[in-house]
Amino acid sequence: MLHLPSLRQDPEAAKARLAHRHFDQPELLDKALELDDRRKALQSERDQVQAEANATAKEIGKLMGMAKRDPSKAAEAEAAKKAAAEGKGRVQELEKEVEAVEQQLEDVLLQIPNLPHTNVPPGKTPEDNAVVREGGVKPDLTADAEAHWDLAARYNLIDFELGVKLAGSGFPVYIGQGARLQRALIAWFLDRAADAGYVEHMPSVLVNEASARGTGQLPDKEGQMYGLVDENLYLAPTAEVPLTNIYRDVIVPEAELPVKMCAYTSCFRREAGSYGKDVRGLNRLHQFEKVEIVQVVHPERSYEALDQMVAHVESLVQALELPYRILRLCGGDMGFTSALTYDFEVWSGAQQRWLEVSSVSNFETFQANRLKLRFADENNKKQLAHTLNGSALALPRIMAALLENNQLPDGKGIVVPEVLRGFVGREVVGEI
RNA sequence: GGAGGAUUGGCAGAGUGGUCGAAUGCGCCGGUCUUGAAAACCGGAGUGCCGCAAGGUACCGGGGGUUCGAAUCCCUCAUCCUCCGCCA
Repeated sequence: MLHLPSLRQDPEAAKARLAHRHFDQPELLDKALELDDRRKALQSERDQVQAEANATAKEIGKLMGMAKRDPSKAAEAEAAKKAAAEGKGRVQELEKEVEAVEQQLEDVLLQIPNLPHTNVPPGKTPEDNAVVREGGVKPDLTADAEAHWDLAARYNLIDFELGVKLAGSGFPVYIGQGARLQRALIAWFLDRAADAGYVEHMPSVLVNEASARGTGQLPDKEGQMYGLVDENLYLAPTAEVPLTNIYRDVIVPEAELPVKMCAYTSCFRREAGSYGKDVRGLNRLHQFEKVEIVQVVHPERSYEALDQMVAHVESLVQALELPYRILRLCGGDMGFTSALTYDFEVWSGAQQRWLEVSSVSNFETFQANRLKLRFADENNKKQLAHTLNGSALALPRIMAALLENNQLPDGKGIVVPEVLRGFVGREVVGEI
């Protein structure tokens, strides 16, 4: 949610920025400012009427006190009560009006996305994303190289049909060395994050409504989350939700910044939609594993932090020896809450396509405003902090790329990247 | 799941219808004293919103209600504690 006081300084500039993400309702900004003006006026009036009522009540209190000693004052007190009772409805009326306007204002603000950073490339579609960097070497596979779903079946690493039996499509079951490889990736990602100073957390995967609201999953994206029918709880679509919400309604001492956290969790996404080759195998799932990194930082250092996070993720794909590229998302492809996002994609050798494995974003104050996440500066003034997060990394597509790129011909198995061998306990999986 | 008790400022803890945004203690910040520190003493200090300011207003777990007036009474939800039941 945009911070209105900042917006007020230069609404036209804000509109110009929003045009970069092809936001088609710039008039909502004006509407928000108008509603805010109305809110202020109503509140002033409400406060004033309330002040009068409070003063009257105090007077009555005094009279009642006097009446205890001097019964002749009792009648006066009763008269004052009656008079006060008559004027009573006014405060409530105004109060209702204030609440109504506040609600309207929030409804409008919820529809306005974050302002894109000046570095965001123009453009509407994924084709317009800017390739920042490429690295690694695409594997030279033989013509009969298999896609990861065939490899998974051949070596009995992942059973997709079994997942259908247990839960539904998009809930694969990892088995034997496949499960071990998952666990290896999780452990290795967590260790790297810890090395980089992110404090490991194991949060709940179920979150309440306030948390889902805090990071922006509610009210709009309700359909993307699984919810529990009777409990008013949601399955977190990413560890970003529980991690970031740790700082909901918190004033952090400036000295504690930056806050760096990481967590491994299962992630749950409904993403009801298409079927076909784009979502085959591990390409798109309802439940997947992910290690997430989150930072809460001083506003002046958030882009530094973003670069740092990108460098961290890059070091991971490099160490796994996966061909990768880093994209700076264009205005049209960026998430609603982000100011600047970098996506990481790895090359999936047999599918011959790039797969998104990480998204690293700076939200500036957009999340913090909703969360009421602030820090106290040197003058003890409260300011909104900046929040960032990124996947480091999401497992399924990393697994897909590893299986495909590292496959040996003639059914000889999959080569385990060197950094994972200690966790997996072998150099090749799938061999008999 | 059943029965009972609780939720007040950073922490502890008073307050059960009126001058209570809230005693007191600890902790914290500033000062006096001291070579320095401790002790002692003096002073300061919550958050949001409205306002140029003075000031106003709201907040005693959340929401709703009663009342001229609610931390205090009522309803409801959440959380915690004790006991019982169940359970990894």
